[in-house]
Amino acid sequence: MRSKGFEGMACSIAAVMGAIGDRWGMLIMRDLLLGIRRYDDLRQSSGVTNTTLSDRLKLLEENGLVERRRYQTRPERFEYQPTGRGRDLGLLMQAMVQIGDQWNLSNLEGPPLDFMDRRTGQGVKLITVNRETSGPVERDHLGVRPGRGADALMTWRLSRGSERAESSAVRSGQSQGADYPAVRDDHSSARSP
Amino acid sequence: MRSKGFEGMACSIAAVMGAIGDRWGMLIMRDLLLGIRRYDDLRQSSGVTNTTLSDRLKLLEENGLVERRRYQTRPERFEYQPTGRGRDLGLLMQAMVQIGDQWNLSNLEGPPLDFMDRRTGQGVKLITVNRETSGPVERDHLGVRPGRGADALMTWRLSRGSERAESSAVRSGQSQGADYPAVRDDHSSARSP
DNA sequence: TGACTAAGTCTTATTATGAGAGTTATCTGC
DNA sequence: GCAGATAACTCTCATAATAAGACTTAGTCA
Repeated sequence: MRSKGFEGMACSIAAVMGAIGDRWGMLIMRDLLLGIRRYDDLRQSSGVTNTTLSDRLKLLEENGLVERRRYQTRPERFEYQPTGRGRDLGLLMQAMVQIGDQWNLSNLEGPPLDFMDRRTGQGVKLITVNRETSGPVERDHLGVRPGRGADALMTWRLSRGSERAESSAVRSGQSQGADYPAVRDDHSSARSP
Repeated sequence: MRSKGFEGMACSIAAVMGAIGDRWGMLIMRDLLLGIRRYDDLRQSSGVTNTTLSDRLKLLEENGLVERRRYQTRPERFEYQPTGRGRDLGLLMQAMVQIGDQWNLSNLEGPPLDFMDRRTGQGVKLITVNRETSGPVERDHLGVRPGRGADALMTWRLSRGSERAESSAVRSGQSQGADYPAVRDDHSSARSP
C-alpha cells in the first residue's frame, strides 16, 4: 500500500514529501539538479534498482517535478530533466546538505558537496530573514502560527503543541516545549480532530 | 526490503533522508517540532497507523533524532521529544513550507503554516547568503563543487552532470544543463563508478 | 561476428503497510 | 462498584512495494 492520505492534507510539508514520494525520489531529484539526465546514469549515481527508478520517474513526472523528453529516435532514447517546480527543490537540497554536513554521520573530513557562489567561488549558506526587511532572524526567536490555509487539524496541532509545552512537560522541568512555539490565533480552539 | 545502502553513501542528502526514514518520519518530526509530545497525539495529528508510528519512533530514536522519556510510572507513560539533532530539521521544515506554499498543490487561500519572528510578529523566509560576508546570493549564481569529503562517486556525478549540460543536451537546444553547475576541480575525473 | 549501449520490462522472494482488534493498567463519573 | 475513558502500545492478516538480477529491443562499434 503506497499512501493513505498525503493528498488531502492541508500541510505544505506533506505536499512536498508526497510529491517527492520517498528518499529514492529525493536522490533522483538531487542527481537531476546536479545535471544528470540519462536513465542509466541516474541508476548508477543513486544505486537504485530498475524497478524503483522506473516507478519513481513516472511518479515524479506525474507530480510535475520531472519532464521526460525524447532526444533521439531509432532507437528511441529519453532523458529526464527537472521542471520549474522540480527546480524549486534546490532549496530543500541546500537545507539537507547544510544539516547533513553539520551532523557528519559518516565521519568524513569535510562536506561531500559544497554549494558556492560561482562568481566569487565563496561558500554559501541558508539563513532565516524577515520577509520584508530581509534582516536576519535568530532560531530562538522563530515561532509559528496557523496561516489562512490552515484547517481544523492544523489549528488543533498548533494549539495542542503549545498546550503540552506549558503543562505536564514543563512542570516536570525535564521536557522542553515546541521548537517553534505557536502564537495563538484569536479563533484557534483545541477541539479534537 | 527496507533499504539497500543509504548508510555508506558519502552524501549529506542521503544521510538526512536515511535518518528521517520516509515521509511518515518527516511528518512525525514536524509534529514533534511543533510541540506535540504524546503517542496518541502524534497518531491523530499525522494520521499514521499504529504499526508505522511505533516503528518510526523507534527508528528516529535509533538515529538520534528523538528521545523517548517516561513522564510517569504506574502506569508507565512515555513522551517523545526531538534531540538537538532532531531540532536541526527545523531548517528542512522551513524549506518545505516555503516550497510547498509556493506550489500550493491543494489550492488553498493561503499557507497552512506561517513561520514568523515571535518578537515582531512579522513573517520570515529562507535565503542563500555568502558564508563569510552574509551578503545575499541569487539562485542563478549558485554552483556546486566536490568538497573534501567527496568520494569517487560524488566526483563522477558532478563531472557527469556538467558533461551532459555541455554536449548532446545543449546541442539540441532543448535541454537545460545542471541547475547547480559544477565547478571543475583540478583533480576531478570522469571515471565510471 | 561478438561485444556493448540505452532504456527499460519481467520474475520471484522478501519485506512493509493499512486497517483494525486486542491488551494492560489506571483513573473518572455516577 | 462498575461501565467507560485514557494512554501506549502489540498482534494479525491481506495486500502492496522492494531488491536482485535476468531478459528485451534496436541499434552502434571494432
